Amino acid sequence: MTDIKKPARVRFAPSPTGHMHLGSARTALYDYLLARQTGGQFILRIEDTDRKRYVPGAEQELMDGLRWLGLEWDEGPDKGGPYGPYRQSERKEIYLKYANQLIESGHAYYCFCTPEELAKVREEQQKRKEPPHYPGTCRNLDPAEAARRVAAGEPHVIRFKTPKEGQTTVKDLLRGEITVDNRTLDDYIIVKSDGWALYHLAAMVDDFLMKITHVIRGSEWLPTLPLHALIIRALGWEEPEWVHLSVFLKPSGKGKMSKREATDLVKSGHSIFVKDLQELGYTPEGVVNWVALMGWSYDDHTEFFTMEELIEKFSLEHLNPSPAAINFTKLDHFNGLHIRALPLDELASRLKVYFEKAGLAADDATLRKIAPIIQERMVTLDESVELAGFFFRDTVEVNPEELVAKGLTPEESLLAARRSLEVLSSLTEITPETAEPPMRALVEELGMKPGQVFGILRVAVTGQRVSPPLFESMEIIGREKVLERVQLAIGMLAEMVAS
RNA sequence: GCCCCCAUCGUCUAGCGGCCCAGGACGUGGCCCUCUCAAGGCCAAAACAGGGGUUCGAGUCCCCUUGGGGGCACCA
Repeated sequence: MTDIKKPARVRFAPSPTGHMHLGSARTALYDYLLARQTGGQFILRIEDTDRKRYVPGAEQELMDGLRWLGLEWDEGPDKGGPYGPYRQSERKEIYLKYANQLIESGHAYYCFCTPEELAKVREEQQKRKEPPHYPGTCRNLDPAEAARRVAAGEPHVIRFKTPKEGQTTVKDLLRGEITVDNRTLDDYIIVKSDGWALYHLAAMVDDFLMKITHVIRGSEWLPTLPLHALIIRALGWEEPEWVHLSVFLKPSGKGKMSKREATDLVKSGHSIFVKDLQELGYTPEGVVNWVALMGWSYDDHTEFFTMEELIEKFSLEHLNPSPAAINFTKLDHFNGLHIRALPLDELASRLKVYFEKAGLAADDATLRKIAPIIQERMVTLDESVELAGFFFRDTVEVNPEELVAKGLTPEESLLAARRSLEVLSSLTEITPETAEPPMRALVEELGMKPGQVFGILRVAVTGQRVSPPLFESMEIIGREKVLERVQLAIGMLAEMVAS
């Protein structure tokens, strides 16, 4: 273990093809933590060489998601940096330059096979139960002849000339050395017929030129890791440290989540998309804490982490290589924890948007008063609306039946309400301090249970069976409205008794 | 089919040869607190996939089996 770590340059390199999901969020988080911890740089690079898959708006959503999570980058497409451009679609010529270098050094070659021909070959290979692979038709074409055909404008791609003999060994930080027989590797295409480089080339070139020290990416890249190492070596460069993160499995643990499953999930109040999580009332603190612990751990008992603590304590050594099932129940737990850890002013201001979305005009002063009494009652921020929406409504809707307390008759409930009104109206101000003692005395006098009498008032004043603490709520609602609502409830009860 | 990776409670995990008849957390069950709901406190049930080695000693190292996951595109 080295105590003094060299500044790491790490990159988060998503392709703008859809919504940012948890897997990306975790990769970006680890990138960020490593960069901040070592005093290095966190770089955002957009891998958009495939124009067909480009989704407008995806890049913006990516950046919004990262910022929401608190992962601000040092270099990126929107802010530049010394190694730009940071969008691969703006680096086409750079990749071509290195592809040509590979051709000149004999590590790559032009291939004129058409997709149709290759599809046919693949089909036959499948039939013979062989692994699909490039048959090598153009591998040994005379380079001069190939160059002539290219110059003549014949459609072509560029393939990497993978050695047929020997083995390649690469070191992954979590798994140690990984060795494969080169014959199991294919002559992968590195430049398409439209002139755009593929990931295998583009990412390697960029990582080198951008001086990336650690490549943290998903384990779906493990099978092509030897290829990447071969390309880097053929270019005469040093490999970065390789860190392949395990994949996330669906909650059942049975495989990756499909697109369909991911979409359906939202209906249950959960989602694997960062954008949804935000709308569902999750906090970035909660999401970060949760996601950090899926594949990484600090010790045998610490689980609550702020971003600052993660920066301090994160270590690549404690990464776990095995796949992890997503556990949303645990996200709920962490979110609750972080909501409770929020300063009240902060909580209050974050709540506002959820009330507004529900059409409620939530003023800052009231919000600030509500915050402390609902803080420990929420799993997600949006729950504040159903819990405390009544604070912002002029009237409450009361179900008369709910005014009858459990174990009491309507007559008894009516009596309790009337006597309560007497007590409450005798006060010049209703607060927990002024109202609770006389109300408890009343409960005793009536020979009822606190839950019964307070329950009647709760429904009368809030319209809900479940609410924040009664007297605290009354104080916020204010004496006038409280008396008015209790009066209304008495009317309802009286009507019930009469009929 | 071929290649690669992984394997501790239901789930996330601690464990890097003796400190482990395996610790924490979520969830679950029970109790306490209590004006509802929460929060909080206490307690409980719950795991080293199987088989061979190596070693004085294996959850920890090696091999095999089994299981799971990922990959095999002119996607990333």
